[in-house]
Amino acid sequence: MENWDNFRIFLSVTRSGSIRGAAKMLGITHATVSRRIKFLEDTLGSSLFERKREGQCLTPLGQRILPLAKTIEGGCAEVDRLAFSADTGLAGTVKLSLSESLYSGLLHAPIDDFMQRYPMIKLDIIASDLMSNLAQREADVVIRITRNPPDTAYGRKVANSPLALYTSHKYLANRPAPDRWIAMDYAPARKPVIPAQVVANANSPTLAAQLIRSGRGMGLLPCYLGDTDPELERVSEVGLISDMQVWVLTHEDIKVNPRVRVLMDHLYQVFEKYRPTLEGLKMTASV
Amino acid sequence: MENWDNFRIFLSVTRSGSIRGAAKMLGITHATVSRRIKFLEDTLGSSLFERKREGQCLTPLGQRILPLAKTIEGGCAEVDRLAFSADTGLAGTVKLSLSESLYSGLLHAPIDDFMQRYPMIKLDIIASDLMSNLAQREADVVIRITRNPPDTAYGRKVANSPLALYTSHKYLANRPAPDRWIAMDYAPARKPVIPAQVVANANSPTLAAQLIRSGRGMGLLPCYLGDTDPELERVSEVGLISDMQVWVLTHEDIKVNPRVRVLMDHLYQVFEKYRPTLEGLKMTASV
DNA sequence: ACGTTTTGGATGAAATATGTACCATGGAGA
DNA sequence: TCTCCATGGTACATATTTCATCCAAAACGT
Repeated sequence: MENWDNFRIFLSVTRSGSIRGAAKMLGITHATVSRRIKFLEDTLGSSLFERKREGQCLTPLGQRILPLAKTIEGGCAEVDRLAFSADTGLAGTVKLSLSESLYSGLLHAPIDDFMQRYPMIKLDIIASDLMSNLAQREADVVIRITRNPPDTAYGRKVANSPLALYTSHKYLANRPAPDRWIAMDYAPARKPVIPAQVVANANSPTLAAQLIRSGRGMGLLPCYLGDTDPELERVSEVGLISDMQVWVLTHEDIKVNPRVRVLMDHLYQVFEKYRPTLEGLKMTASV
Repeated sequence: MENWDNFRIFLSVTRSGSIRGAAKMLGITHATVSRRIKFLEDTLGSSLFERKREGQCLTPLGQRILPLAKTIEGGCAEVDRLAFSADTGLAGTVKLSLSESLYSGLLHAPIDDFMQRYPMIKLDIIASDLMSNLAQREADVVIRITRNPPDTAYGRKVANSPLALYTSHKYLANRPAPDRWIAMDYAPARKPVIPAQVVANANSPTLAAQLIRSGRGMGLLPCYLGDTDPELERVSEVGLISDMQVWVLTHEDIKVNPRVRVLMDHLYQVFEKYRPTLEGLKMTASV
């Protein structure tokens, strides 16, 4: 084999479905991607993609190669993790992934605190609702709000994250009948839990919170968002609705890295302290 | 991971034990190998080798990475084989590996014949006593003379290759007592089978044949070598000694390739015809 | 102890890979 | 039908990598 690195490009093309898309993912130009794929095809002696209207389509050979390329990728990723775990210094970088809403709603201050406590650790904060891929080391530590606790990763459940019904003071001052309902469809679609007319659908909790804040209606929000927002008010007509769990996770391979260790320990302590807030037991924000 | 191709260089260094050795294996300069290894070490954040007197020595991290690099290599090799098997054209290249002695002693003519019959197939002939690595596609088809028939590869045993006792006309004309013995130590060490004094040790059958040919003594040779050499004469004092088997082999993945097919079929026929010679049943050479 | 050989590192020159244009094509939407 | 946008291919200028060397250090054989 001529150049193993071309499998990286190959995988990007299969995932993005286009040369240009792969180039964007990889941070290089489409000309390079095109040449590299052509080079790979030349050394293999057969083409791997067919240029179709709906994008780059794998040939039969390409399909047979795909799982092998993923194996190769997996090997490279594991090397990455091993090297990271072998890096025993406290100085360096850790990548933390968490949802934007959790960061702005609750964890902004504790994370600031961590950065002050460990100034030699550079914290890369990745605000992403999509779960970052721990295996590929897109993130070293993730705070995941989920219903399905993962069994492959290493870490623990740090809290429940129930929903409650919220609205704004403005809305309550002039409450219409029937109620206006702000739905969240990013989670499994939720219907109003009280008689109400759906007026909006938000695909993220922060967006839903903003809609509710502006007085457009009421809706279910995670308690950590609703309770920490001074403009929102919990509506007592419905109680807490058990929904998600909060997990702090890392990859088995890198759990021994000291930076991962201190970050996770810090997060465990943080969630110990904030668990009442997350679980909706403490109505006042403790920012 | 920055550049997956560096694992290829990494593996070469582990195998050759030195930067320069790896460079020679890879056909590039040692400066490049040095820079690539340094680059890999930089991206991983830890060193992989230690410069020791006995060469490049793997660090603990390097040792942990080694099996992963081999996994990656295995994936690349399998891609290679898949692509080769998907290459359904009769025109192209096939790599055939066989021992130098078998080629010059017996198979020179039949292989010429094959090249004439299939002029569109380019035959890469690799004369090597070391078994070429089928998995890595160092060879597509190998003729292996062995005692341990492999079970992973695809192919069949085409003949036995017994030993017999040979000497030269010259030697017989003035036969000393006790006899002079030319030993072959490339195989499991062989002692004289008749009372004789060991005068030489050859580490290859062709070398042993040359020594015997020059009248320095007598010794055991594969029949395909002894019987086809007009200057040698079989000594009837001992009969045939069962020794090796001849196998024609390819990799499971590429057995469907048409060029591999026709080459193997051709070789099967060739050995069908030459089996008496190989097995020492036909005293006159049939070159 | 000496020269010889092999090792790995450093540095201008050459070769290769990449980026930046530009182009033609083909849908999607007006 | 038209434009508009995105796609992939190609040519040339630019960056980067690799090569050919020279160098110092260490190991080996004499």
